[in-house]
Amino acid sequence: MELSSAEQRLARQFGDSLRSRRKKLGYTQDDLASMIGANRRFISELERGKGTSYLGPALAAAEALGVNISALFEKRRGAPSSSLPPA
Amino acid sequence: MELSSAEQRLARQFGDSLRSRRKKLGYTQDDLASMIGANRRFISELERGKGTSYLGPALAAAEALGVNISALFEKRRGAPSSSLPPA
DNA sequence: CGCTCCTGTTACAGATCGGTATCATCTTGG
DNA sequence: CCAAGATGATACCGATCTGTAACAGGAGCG
Repeated sequence: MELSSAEQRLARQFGDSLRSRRKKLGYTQDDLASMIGANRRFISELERGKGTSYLGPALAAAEALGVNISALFEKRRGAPSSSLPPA
Repeated sequence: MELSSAEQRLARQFGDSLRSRRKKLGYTQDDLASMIGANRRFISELERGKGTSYLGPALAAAEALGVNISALFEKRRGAPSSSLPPA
């Protein structure tokens, strides 16, 4: 997969946030990994901004750290950021 | 990949939200796909809750619909939801 | 009824993922 | 200084992903 720069940026953002939140809570990568039934390698790559990590486990990791995923799409408002509507 | 039920739940949640948001904005799957340089098939599977979709493009799709990804981890507070700290 | 748009699904193909195990590096503390 | 813990990186491997192209069905409309 060739990820676009936007995708890489978002993945890095996600990873950075995940890491700082994990550290704030005092967990190691191994801790978080076993909390969601994943391997430490997965967490390591996720935190380092790998954009091709699988979505489900990534969201599970975030949720395990107390992030409310369902709140993601709640009536927050913001202008579409990437392209303009193709139509 | 064998996804846990939590991972599947989160992926479905993500997909459902993405879809309703897309429709609200009046885009087709093709529209969204081309906005982020992905294939329509990817969007279709993502919306249907495929948890093994790639993280980067998934986040890009959300962002393209106006979701503020970086806000995900902002000082929101909530108790860790899955397991207890392994230690 | 006939047409068009939107969406789900499949086959093919090469490219890549994650689990496991292992080693190197860096930091921290006694 | 040295030991222990945490993290990054790698090889191996089968399983799986995505892009592409194609077809099928449902919805809406004149």
